Amino acid sequence: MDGKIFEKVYRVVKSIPKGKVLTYKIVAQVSGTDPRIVGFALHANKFPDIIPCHRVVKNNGTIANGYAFGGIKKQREKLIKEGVVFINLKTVDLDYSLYKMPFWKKYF
DNA sequence: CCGTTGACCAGGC
DNA sequence: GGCCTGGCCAACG
Repeated sequence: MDGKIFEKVYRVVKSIPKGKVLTYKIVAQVSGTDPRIVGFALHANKFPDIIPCHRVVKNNGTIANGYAFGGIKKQREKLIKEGVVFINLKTVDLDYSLYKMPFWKKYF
């Protein structure tokens, strides 16, 4: 059931529903690696269409600074359009918009 | 087999 | 709030 850790990361990120976000830390925990590796994986991601990397934010809810597909502004626009709630310009309201993973731990 | 490099995090100042 | 530090671990040369 898998070769690379990147694959796992991508699978987790793909499972984030529209209007919700996950943090690098949580993605890391679920896919069994370190937050740093998640950043690595998403950086290497050349397929923003199939992997919604804009739905991954930092642990405190702020937008990561290296979003390469249109910049932070674009990323925020996308999230807002999807229904994600912000408490200020660059911080997502995690109490409201964090994806609470239900039972998928058994899948990864 | 090293050393370096990160879209990170937590803690300290 | 900002800046620095050490820790983390996979990929790459």
